[in-house]
Amino acid sequence: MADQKKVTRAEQKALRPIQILDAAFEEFVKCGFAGTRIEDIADRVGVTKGTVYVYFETKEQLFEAMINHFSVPFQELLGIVGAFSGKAADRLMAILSLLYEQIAEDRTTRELVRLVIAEGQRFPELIDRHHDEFIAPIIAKIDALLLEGMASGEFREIPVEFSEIVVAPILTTTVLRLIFDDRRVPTPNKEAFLRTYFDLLFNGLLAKPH
Amino acid sequence: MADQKKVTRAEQKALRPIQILDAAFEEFVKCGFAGTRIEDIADRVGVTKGTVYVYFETKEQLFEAMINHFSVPFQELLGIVGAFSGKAADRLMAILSLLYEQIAEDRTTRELVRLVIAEGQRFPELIDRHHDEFIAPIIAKIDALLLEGMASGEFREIPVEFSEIVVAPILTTTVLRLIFDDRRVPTPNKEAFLRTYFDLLFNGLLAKPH
Amino acid sequence: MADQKKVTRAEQKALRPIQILDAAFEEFVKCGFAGTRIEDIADRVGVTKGTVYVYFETKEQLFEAMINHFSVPFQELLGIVGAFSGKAADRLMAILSLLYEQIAEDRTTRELVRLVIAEGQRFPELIDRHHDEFIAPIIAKIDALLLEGMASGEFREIPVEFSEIVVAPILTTTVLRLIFDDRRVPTPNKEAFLRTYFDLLFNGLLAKPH
Amino acid sequence: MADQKKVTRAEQKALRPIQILDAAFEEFVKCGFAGTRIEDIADRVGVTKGTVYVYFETKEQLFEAMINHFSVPFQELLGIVGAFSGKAADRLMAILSLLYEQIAEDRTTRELVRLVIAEGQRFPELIDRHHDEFIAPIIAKIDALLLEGMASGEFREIPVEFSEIVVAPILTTTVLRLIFDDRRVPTPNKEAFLRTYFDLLFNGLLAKPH
DNA sequence: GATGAATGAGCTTTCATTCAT
DNA sequence: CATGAATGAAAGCTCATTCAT
Repeated sequence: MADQKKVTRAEQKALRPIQILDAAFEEFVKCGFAGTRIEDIADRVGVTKGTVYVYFETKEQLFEAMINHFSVPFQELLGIVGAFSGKAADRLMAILSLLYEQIAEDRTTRELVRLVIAEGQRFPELIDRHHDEFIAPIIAKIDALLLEGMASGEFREIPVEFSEIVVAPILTTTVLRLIFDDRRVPTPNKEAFLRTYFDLLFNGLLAKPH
Repeated sequence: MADQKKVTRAEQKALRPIQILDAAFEEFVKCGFAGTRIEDIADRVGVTKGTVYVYFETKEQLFEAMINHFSVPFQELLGIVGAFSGKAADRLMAILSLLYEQIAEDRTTRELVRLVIAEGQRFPELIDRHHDEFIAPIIAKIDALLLEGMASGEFREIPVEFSEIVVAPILTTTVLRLIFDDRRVPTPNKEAFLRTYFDLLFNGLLAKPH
Repeated sequence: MADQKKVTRAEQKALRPIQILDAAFEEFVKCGFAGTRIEDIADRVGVTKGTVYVYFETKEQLFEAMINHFSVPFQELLGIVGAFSGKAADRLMAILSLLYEQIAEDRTTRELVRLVIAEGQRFPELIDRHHDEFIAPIIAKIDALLLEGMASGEFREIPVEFSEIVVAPILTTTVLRLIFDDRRVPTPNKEAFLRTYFDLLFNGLLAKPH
Repeated sequence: MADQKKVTRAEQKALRPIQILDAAFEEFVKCGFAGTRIEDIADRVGVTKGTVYVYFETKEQLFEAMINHFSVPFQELLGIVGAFSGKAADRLMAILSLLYEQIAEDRTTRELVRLVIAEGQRFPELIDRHHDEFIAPIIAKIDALLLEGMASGEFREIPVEFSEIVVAPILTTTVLRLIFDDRRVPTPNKEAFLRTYFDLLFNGLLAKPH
C-alpha cells in the first residue's frame, strides 16, 4: 500500500507512451484508422488531445508505433520454435500449437491481423516489414520441417510452394473469430480443435487413402 | 448530333445507381468506410456529390447497398452445388473448386471479405445477414457432405463441428492475397494449388497413416 | 428597381471570390498572414469558414491570390507613362506625380507595400514576381528618362545606378504613412509636397550650386 | 573540473535574458510576431520553453522587450550629432552619413524597421514611443539645420514641413534592401551612393537651375 | 533557476449533407 | 434529375502558457 500509491514524474513519463499505445490499439481496432479520433484515445488515457501529440507527431506515426509495439512478442516465438527436437511430425505439431495460441487465441494478435487486412493499403511499408519479420520466417520454418520430413520418409511428397495450406486452419479460425466476434461462430475448444486439425492434416479425410 | 448518344435518358437513369455502386465499391475497398469521400465516388462516375444523394440517402446506406449489390452472385453458387451427384469426395472437390473460384480468385468477393473484416464492427446487422445467407449455408453443405461420406464409410470419422478446417485453405489464400496484394505472395496456379490442397485434405501428410 | 434587387446564383458565384479577396485584403493588412483567421475573413463576407475553402484551397493560396488581385492596376500606369511627351524634366515630373498618387496616396497600394515588407520572406517567389513586374519597369523608365535628359544636356551627369534616389520621397512618404497611420505624421498636401519635392530634386538645396 | 566553466552561474544568469532577446530578434524578424514560436526562440538559446517564461511573462512582453533592447544604440547617435560644427551643408552631410550607416547599413536597425512596419498595428504604444524617441528628434535635428542654413543664406528657402524628403534616400534604400534582401537590389557601395545622394540633394538634377 | 509534461483554447482544413436553381 | 454553393460540425494539429519537480 505504501509503495504503490504515488507514481513519480519519471515513472509517469515512461508510462505515458505505453498507455497511449494501449489506448490507441483499442480505438484503432474498434474504429479503424480513419474512423478513430485522437481525442477518444486521449480520453481513454485520461489526458487531453495535446498530450498525445507530445509523444507522437501524427496520427499516422501513432498508428505505426502502435503496430510495432504490439508486434514484438512474435519474435520470441520463433526463437522457442528453433529449440524443438524430435520427429518432424511432432515438431510440426508443436509449432502449429504455438501458432494457434499466438495467432488464433490471442486477442491482440488477432486484432492486429484485422488491422493489417483493413489498413494495409494505407501503410504498405508496414505490411512489407511484417511479412519479412513474421510471415516469411514462419513459412520458412514450416517449409524446412516439411522438407526434412519428406527427406526422412516421414512425410509424403508434396509441393512445398503451398505450405500455407498446412497453417490455413489457424488463419481461418482467426479470421472467422474476427468477423463473427464470438456471436455466431463459437470460440472453439482448443484441444478438440487441434486434435481434429492434426488428425486431418496427418491422416487425411479418406478412410482408405488412394 | 442527335444520334450520338447511344444511351437514352431513361437508360441513363436506370444505370446511374449501378454506376454509383460500382464506384462506391472501388473507393470503399481502397479507403475503407470512414476514409472514403462521397465526392471521390461521384468523381469516378463523372457526376457531382449531389447526384449521389439523389440515389442514396446517406454514406451508410450507400455502403450497405453496395455490399448487398455485390453479394448477390453467391446465391446462384449454392444452387449449382445442390445439383451435383457422385461420390462424396468428388462432390466435395467440386464444391471446394467452386468456392476457390468464387472466393479466392474473384477479386470482388475477395475485397468483400476485406470490407467484412474491416468494417464489420460498424455494420453488425450486415455481418449477421451475411452469415445467415452465405457462410451458414456453405458450412451446412460441407457438413452434410462430410456426414454423408462418413455414413457411407467413404470418410473417416471426424467431428463435424470443425468443418471450417476443410475450407480453410480457400479462406487463407483469399486473406493472404488481400494482405500482400500479389507483391510478396504470388498468385497461385489454380490447378497446382487445388491438387496439393485436395491431396493433403484426403490423404494427409504422413507417408504411413497411423 | 427590377434588375438590381435579387442577385442571381450565377452573379453571386462570380462575386464571391472577389468579396473574399476584398475581405482577405482587409484582414491580412490588419493582422498579417499568420495573425489572420480564415473565420474573420468569412465573417466579413457573411459566409462560413467552409465557403472560403470552396474558392481557395489554403490560406497561403488565398494570400497569394489576394496579392495578385490587388496588384493589377499598376500595369495600366506603365502604359499611360509611355505616352507622355515633352521635355525630360516635364515627363519625369509627370511620372513621379503619377507614382505619388498610385503608391503614396492610394491606400491599397500602400498596404500592399506593407504586406510585401512584412510577409516577403514567407513568399519569396511572389516578391520576385513583383519586382519583375512592377519595380523593375518603373526603375527602367526613370533610368531611361535620366539618360535621355543627360544626353540632351537638360540634366547634369549623375550615375544612373542610384536612380532610386529620385523616387525616394515617394516610397518614404508611403512607408511613414504606413508606420504612423496618420496619427503622428499628417497626410501631406499633395500639391505642396510635390512642389517641394520637385524643387529640391531639380534645383537642389544650395543657394549657389558649386 | 572546477575551472572549465568560463562563465559562472551568476554570469550565466545575467546573460540569459540577453541571449533570449537576441534569439527573439532573429525569430521575430524571420517569422513575424504571430508566426514565431516561443519554442524556436528557446531552441536557439539551447534552453526549453519554460525558461523563456522565467524571464518574460508573455510573448507580447518578450516582443516589446526585444524591440526596446535593440532600439538603444540610436540615442547615442543623437548625442554625437549635437557636437558637430562647421557649415550647415557639412553638418547635414555628416548627419546623413551617420543615419545611412545606422539605418540603411546596419542589419539590426533595418530589421527593426521591418518589424515596426509589419507589427506596428498590434503595438501602437510601442510605435508611438519610437516616434517620440527616434524619429521626432532626427526630424527636429534636420529641420533645425535646414532653418539655420536658410537663415544664413547657405540654403535656398524650402518649406520645412517636408524635411523627410531630405532623408528619403536613406529610408528608401533601407526598405528596398528589406524587400529584396540583396537578391535583386544589390547592396550599394556606400561612398558612391552618398556622393550621388549629396550631389543631387545639394545641386539638383538640372544642368541650369531656374 | 530550469525543466518539460500537460493543458486547452484555437486554428486550419475536411466533408457529409442540404437545397435553391 | 443534376448541380454545386454553402453549411456546420467535427477532426487533426499547434502553441502559448502553467506548474510540479
